[in-house]
Amino acid sequence: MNTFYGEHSKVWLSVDCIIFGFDEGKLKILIGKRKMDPGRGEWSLYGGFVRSDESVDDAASRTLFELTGLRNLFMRQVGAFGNVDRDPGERVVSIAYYALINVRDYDDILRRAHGLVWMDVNEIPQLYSDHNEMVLKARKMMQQKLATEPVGFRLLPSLFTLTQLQKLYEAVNGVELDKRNFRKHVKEMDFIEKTELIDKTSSKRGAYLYRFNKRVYNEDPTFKM
Amino acid sequence: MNTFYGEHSKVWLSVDCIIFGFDEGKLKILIGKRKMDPGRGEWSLYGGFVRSDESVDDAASRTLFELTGLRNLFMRQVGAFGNVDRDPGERVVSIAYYALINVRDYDDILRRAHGLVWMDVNEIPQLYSDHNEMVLKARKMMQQKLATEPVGFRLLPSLFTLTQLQKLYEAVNGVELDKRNFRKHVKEMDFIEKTELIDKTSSKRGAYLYRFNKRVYNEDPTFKM
DNA sequence: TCAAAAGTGTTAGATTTACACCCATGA
DNA sequence: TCATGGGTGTAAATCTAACACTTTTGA
Repeated sequence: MNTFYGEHSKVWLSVDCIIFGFDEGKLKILIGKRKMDPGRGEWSLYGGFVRSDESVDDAASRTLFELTGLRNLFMRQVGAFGNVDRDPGERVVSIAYYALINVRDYDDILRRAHGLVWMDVNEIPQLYSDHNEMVLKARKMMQQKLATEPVGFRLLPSLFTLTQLQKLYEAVNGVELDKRNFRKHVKEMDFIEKTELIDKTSSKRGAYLYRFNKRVYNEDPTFKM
Repeated sequence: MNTFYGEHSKVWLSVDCIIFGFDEGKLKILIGKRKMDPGRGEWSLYGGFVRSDESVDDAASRTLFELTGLRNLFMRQVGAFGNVDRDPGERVVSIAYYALINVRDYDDILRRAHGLVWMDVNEIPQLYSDHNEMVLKARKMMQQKLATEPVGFRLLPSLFTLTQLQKLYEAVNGVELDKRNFRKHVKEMDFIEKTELIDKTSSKRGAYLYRFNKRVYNEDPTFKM
């Protein structure tokens, strides 16, 4: 409260992205091998620097867009990581963000162009600098978010089966759920709408496809999973 | 992933502190009128700049120590606030932290020396820049924390009555609780220990004083309020 | 003696959990 | 015809919420 700018030092600010996807019944994130020093060759999150003319949130949105070609992703700040020597080269403070994407929306060519792979969150190798810490915190926050808001749909196609939805909850929380209890629960949520469409890709009989109705949710945003 | 430092711009980094205290049955935070430009005279949180030789967390600890004379306060990061024009003077990104203190531990002389006052969280005036937003987020996070971890003791003297503890939960969550149900709940928690001491400051009959037993909690850290 | 806060149990209702079988279909 | 995943209901146990009176003591 009695300071002024001049006598203090400035730092570089970066953003790092934990991008969650759900595929093959598993929760995954995008990581790649660093292509520059410091840390060349180490597994790492995708990130970028904050520019002088953009907010930190905007820098994260831009970085996500560069990477995925997608805008308006569901994205939340994980927090600031600011150890003095977290970057071996310079003083860089990083703000981590997590985002949820439907892996089918994500162009696989673009993924490969960036040299990224989808890695099961339970099998994340050692990552560059403090990135493992970021992933851990992002997972906890995402889990918490999923338990209190219907954000799971961001990880699924717009039409999904109840089995897919259940597997998603199981993967995120690392638990097995009872099918009947889960479906009972879903029936209580008016914003999860059954369609007349049937998906036959995963069973002979076929399963009804459901969709998330945002309008219904906004009218009565009570949620309890 | 394909950037390097040089071409990017640096920013000033500050920390801002939301310091929660519990007094007169109310949840309060410390705020003061800014003593420098920009924003001179506006109500504001207490903050400081991050130095080049300290982590962001350390900067927050140091700032809290400067202000309160206390170390090892319970402190959590609220998040980074990084709008381009959030500081009217320069590009300053701020990392907000909240801390919990027992108002009796805090030297009132020191408080006045810093020109700060305890303000009821429900009566916070308009604050400088994005500080209201920080307070709001800190409150939510603190509420969530209190619901899942026994951190309320940080806001109370080491010996406290059950009525004090109940009032604390009521103030933080903005609800009234049933006395019998609350006490039933507390009895389940072995780490809240009854002493033989009696506090007579708030009733003629006197009320038993309790204490938080950290060791017992660490042995069985289950908690549900 | 009385005002004011401390302390104490029970019951109905709601929520959560556990659990097993039939259905539809394509191969 | 049979293997596979889809779909459905009930009952016991647990948890939550509502509720009122007695005790102690200093003024």
